[in-house]
Amino acid sequence: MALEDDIKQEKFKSEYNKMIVNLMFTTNWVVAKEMELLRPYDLTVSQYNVLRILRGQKGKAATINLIIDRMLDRMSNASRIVDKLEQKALVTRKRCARDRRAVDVLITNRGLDLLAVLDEKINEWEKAFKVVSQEEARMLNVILDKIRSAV
Amino acid sequence: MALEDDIKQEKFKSEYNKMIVNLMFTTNWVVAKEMELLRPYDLTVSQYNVLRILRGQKGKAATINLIIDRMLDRMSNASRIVDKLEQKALVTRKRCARDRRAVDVLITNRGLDLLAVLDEKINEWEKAFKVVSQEEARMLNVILDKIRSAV
DNA sequence: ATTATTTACATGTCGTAACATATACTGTAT
DNA sequence: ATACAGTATATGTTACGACATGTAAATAAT
Repeated sequence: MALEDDIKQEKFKSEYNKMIVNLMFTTNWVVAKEMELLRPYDLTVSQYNVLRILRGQKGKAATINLIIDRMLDRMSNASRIVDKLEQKALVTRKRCARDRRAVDVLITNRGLDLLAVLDEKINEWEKAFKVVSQEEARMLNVILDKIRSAV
Repeated sequence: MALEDDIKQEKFKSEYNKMIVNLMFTTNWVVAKEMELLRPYDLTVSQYNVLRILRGQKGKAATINLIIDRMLDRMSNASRIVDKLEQKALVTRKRCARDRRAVDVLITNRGLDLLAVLDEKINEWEKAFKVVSQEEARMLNVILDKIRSAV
């Protein structure tokens, strides 16, 4: 459905203005779908993203700072997200030997297993995005990168 | 800067996967900029959006339900956002005469004045988006609409 | 060596999102 | 008229995001 119908707005000030509103609206839409998908597994989107960052380390420990660097939403609180994941035994956390200010965060086998299950679910639903062609996805990425190059 | 550098990820599973991550990251980036811009005026992004919806009514009262329908983030709590705006005397709220379950929400002159000031600021910063061409903005809108057509 | 500065993370606080439930009212069926 | 379902909004609760501050350890300066 066109954005105008979705938010019942007749007309936008400009194509740029519509672009911004559309970005917000579509991203909210995607996040809502992801939340719905993760809910049965008692994971928030932030927790899921941190888990994936940890898996990406392939056995190497990650520090909290490394996690913050790679998070999509830099403002949120990595320490507390790791708290939650630790409570669920999806990650371990221990003082780093070399620098005792830092902590080594590692994904557990249980965490990896959960991600494996989720991968399937997420892959399944990401298939729906093929309504967008490969070429369109590429263009969208180029345009989004441009947007962020604006000050 | 390319997304890979921004979040320090070397490679994405697919162009589609990158597209989703890029959507999140770019939207967060835009929202952060907007928050920064609104902060001196003691408005949140949600409050700002609701004010604009009310202005769009051009003198007609809006109900809470109408506001919810038009909000970008449908999950948030329109009643409480209106509370905040009422406290700041930017809107008025009174029981609707015809249907006493409903409330009539109207933007005040003070609210309109504040929006007028903000319009200038927002227009100024939206100029930065002209790094994206008109045609690109149009394409992006088409692609985003397609994404939301996916189930 | 002592102190100051910086870094890495944790924690406290406040506001708000998310969700469930309650309250007040309207419309409808009997 | 009465009871019942449906609707519009408000409110209570819990968790989390945003931000400030605290604590401990490493590094630099004197």
